[in-house]
Order: sequence, then C-alpha cells, then structure tokens
Amino acid sequence: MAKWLVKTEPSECGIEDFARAPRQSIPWDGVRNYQARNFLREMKEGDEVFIYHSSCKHIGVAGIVEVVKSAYPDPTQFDERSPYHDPKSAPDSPRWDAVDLKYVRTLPRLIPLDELKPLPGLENLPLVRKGNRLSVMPVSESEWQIILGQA
DNA sequence: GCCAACGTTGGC
DNA sequence: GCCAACGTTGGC
Repeated sequence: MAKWLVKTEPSECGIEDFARAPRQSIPWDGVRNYQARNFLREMKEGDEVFIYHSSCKHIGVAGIVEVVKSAYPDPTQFDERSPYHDPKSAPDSPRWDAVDLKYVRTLPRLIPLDELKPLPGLENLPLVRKGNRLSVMPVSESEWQIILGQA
C-alpha cells in the first residue's frame, strides 16, 4: 500500500473540509502538472495520503485521507466555466486525471514545515526542498513514520 | 506583497 | 532542440 502527500490551500480544500463530511469523498481535481498527474495515476484504492496545507498562516502536514477511487479523467478540464478548464485537452484523450479522497483523521496537531525540514530521513522528500513546487508526491514508508512521529 | 525557483510556452 | 520570456507556486 503506497503512501502519498498532496499540497492544498486550506482556503480551497483543507483537512477541515474532509472532516466536515467524513464519509463523503472529495474529488482531487485541478492538478495541472505532468509529474504530479503521473503520481495521481499511480494511486490505488486504500492508499493513504497526507494533507499538507500550503500558502496559508499555518503551513504543514494537517491530516490523513485515503484514496477511494483511483485515477479517472478530471471533468474540470472540459468545463469552460472552471478555472481548471484546459482548451487543449481533447475529450477522446484527456490530459488530466483526478482521484477521489476521503477523510481518515486529523493529526493531533499540525506539523509545521519548519519542524519537518531538519528531520533526518526526509532529505529526499521534495516537500522540504527549497523551491519545490510538486503538489503530489510519493512518501516512503520510513518518511511516513518520521512525519507521523512528530504529530 | 515580494520574489526565488520552477515548469511551460513559443519563436527561432 | 534550444532557450528566453512568461506565468505560477509557495515560503517568507
């Protein structure tokens, strides 16, 4: 069972939005980066995913969700009214995918980025590397445990 | 609000 | 195929 981390602005969709309707899944759409998309495509049902809050007051790892539906064509790419509309994506060969995620739990406290950066064993995690913009990334089992250990 | 770092685009 | 220009991400 693989593990992952996704970045999100909590004002858009944070762990609180998952917690509010814990049995309901939320489509993880709008990813418009090829590397991130490729990772989305590798996600399997049952995989666990850290929710990371970015571009906000308290940045860091906030909670855990799980994959309840693996990759399918992201409908927002064909929606002209969506901010994620992609006119260059053809319906017969969709360029972008989404997955469905469901609440697992909120961490007892948010683990700030500052605390993750110096931790031994996270050197290869794109999240803690300066200037990294990858919004969907794999997390190894040991990285997962190191992060969880800070909660 | 600033700006460094990055990914993408498009001219050549 | 190169690379400059551009737009975006995201920490600060």
